[in-house]
Amino acid sequence: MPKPTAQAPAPASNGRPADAKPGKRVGIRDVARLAEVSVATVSMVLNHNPKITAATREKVRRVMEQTGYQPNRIAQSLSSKYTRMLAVILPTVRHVLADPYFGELISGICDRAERRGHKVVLEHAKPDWVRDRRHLELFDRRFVDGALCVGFNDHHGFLQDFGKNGWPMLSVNSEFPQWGIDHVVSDYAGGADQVMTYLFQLGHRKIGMVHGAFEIATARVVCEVFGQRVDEAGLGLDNTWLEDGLFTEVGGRDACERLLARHPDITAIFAGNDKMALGVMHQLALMGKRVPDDVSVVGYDDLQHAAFVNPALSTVHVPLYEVGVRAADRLIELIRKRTDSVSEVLPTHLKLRGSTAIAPR
Amino acid sequence: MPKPTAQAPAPASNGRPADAKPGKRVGIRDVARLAEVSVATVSMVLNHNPKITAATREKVRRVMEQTGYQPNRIAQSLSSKYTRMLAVILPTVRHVLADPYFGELISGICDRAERRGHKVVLEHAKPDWVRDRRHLELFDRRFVDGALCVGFNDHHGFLQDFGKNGWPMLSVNSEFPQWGIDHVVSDYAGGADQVMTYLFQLGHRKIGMVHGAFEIATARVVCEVFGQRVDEAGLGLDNTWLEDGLFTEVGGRDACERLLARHPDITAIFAGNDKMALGVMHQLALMGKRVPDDVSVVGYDDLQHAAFVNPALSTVHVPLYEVGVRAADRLIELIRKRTDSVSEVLPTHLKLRGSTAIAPR
DNA sequence: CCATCATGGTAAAGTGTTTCACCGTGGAGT
DNA sequence: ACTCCACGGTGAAACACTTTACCATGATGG
Repeated sequence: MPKPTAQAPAPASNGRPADAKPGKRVGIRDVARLAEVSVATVSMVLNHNPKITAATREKVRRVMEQTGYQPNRIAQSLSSKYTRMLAVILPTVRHVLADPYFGELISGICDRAERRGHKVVLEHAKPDWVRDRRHLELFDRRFVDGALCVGFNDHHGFLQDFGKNGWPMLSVNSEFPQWGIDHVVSDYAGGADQVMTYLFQLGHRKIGMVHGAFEIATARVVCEVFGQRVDEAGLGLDNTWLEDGLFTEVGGRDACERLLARHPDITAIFAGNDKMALGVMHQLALMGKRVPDDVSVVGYDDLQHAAFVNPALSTVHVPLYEVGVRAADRLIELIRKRTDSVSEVLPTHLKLRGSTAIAPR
Repeated sequence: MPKPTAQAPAPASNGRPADAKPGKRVGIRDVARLAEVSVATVSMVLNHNPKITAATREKVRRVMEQTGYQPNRIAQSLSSKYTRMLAVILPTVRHVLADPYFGELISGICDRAERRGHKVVLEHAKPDWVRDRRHLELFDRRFVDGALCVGFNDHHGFLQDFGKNGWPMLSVNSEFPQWGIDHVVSDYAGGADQVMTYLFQLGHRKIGMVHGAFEIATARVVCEVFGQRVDEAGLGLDNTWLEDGLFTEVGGRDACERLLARHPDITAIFAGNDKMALGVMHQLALMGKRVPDDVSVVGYDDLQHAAFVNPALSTVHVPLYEVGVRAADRLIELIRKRTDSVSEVLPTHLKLRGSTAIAPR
């Protein structure tokens, strides 16, 4: 007796059981036939329809196991109208994915989407992509059930197209109050406020700001808080203490250079993100300024490697991963029409490291 | 006369033209009817079948324009057996996407995939994901036509499953000679060799190596080259000059500490990637060593921010973006069966910046 | 004792393409 | 004048599921 009971042959990956006609994948029909039920019943088992008795459910399940049956999700989508795919749409910044800011957000999105049975497809919103209305094609042609937009600004009017056509879309960590777009963001104002309080506590009075582009609402918010707190404190710092750093290392470096040329006595620089902060520190080193002894530097985002530069960067921790997670959750709810408007704000907090110190003198 | 000729109403996103029955998307049948041809003809126009006359092609095209018709790609996939989707499979490293190394690779993959009419879906190979054979489900259930695996090592035996089942898969920037897996990689040996030549030129004789895990073929290769060159030069450096840095900043930092404890007279450290190099520089600063005056540091990868640390990091430039591009190209060819085996190596080169200098004394 | 209803399952009609076998027409070849 | 073939196009099956309307059964209630 070579084999006791050859009841459940290890199913091959291609889903072809030992007992099916060779060369053909096992389909729902095969399962139905072997389980001696109708195709509809198998489908209902697949979809956890409560109409089915535990007994028949088990019977069908067993056949599925034995045959290694796996539903073809293309056919499922065709019938059911749901693809269980989400799009993550990114702006056209060179190698945008190489930016840990986006990476963290997308990590969160992917992890949660996976947990909730969805897959994530990546899209780059190049100018001609938008012109050809490929963003709508995504829905029209049934590629995805919903979209998450990350890193766009006020010039990206196409973001309004989704809502107009009734497609589920969410802006992630950036908001567009003027267009009433659903969003999950972090508390940029709060973070900026904490930074200012902290810098004042350290005795800084000559503070420069390297901000990101004003087309981005959150960049504006941070600057507003900066301006407001500076005014309240009566420091009398005008616009010459603000410089655009384009959200990049190079931009931050150049902004820092301009700032120092104008105000050699500056004692602290607040950068709108960590990348610019790195640029600032780089430039300070070049100009012979010590951080934090001569100049304190604060960043914003708390990217992983911010803790490993010299000196380690004090920065505002933005829960990017968590923002991604929540965005995925809300989007899926939006798709299932369990909710119809989302506007969520996650808290930020200051992360103190070595790039800040008491103001000199 | 309100409207001159209402011939081409601006098609709504939902593809419903002004003249179709409301509430129903326009399908291939509608186009066929309006163009007075058969459904098959429309399909052939869609697929650029040469059988169709220019005249009829134009006639059909015009109707498509006017109605704003867009083929439902789910139905297309169901018939044609191609989904035009590629999977990018990533290992379970915390927030792996936030790592610019992966980001660059994926950027390249996405850009090229998009250009060739494919979409990219992201997958994380968690342990239970593999156990449940979800990696095969990707193909069995017709999610994707092919897969690109990034960042895996010798413990990930599941990589063999793809080939066994005849599914198109490519390993990106890591190779598995023992399993004969198709791959597109960069020339790690060549890069390491250039580093060693350069360090010798600078007069370094006491050189430490902070390497990545030996489960990764490329890490082994780099170490082998290091060992070989060191032996050839007769420096007499044993294994105590090698430390595992786990490919992370923290790991690099700790490895550096151990290295210096053992060999306080070390004058150069070669790190297997930029992240570890940052950790090394961080630790050197903590221990009061100046870079590059006391110790030279060389990284590997040339991530974007490596140029913006202090001092700027000398490193081996790995064409990650380009590797991604080529991998996408080759995978698509594999899917279309235009080729049946791929093993491509892209060149690397040394990028000199401020973290290296003549050996002291 | 018969009408009513809840239960558990089924047959068949979508879902929107591609593809394959076939067909009518007109021109070339003999 | 007849056969043959290339050309350009058509009708219908196939793809692999979900869903809806419907049906048999047995329990329940008046």
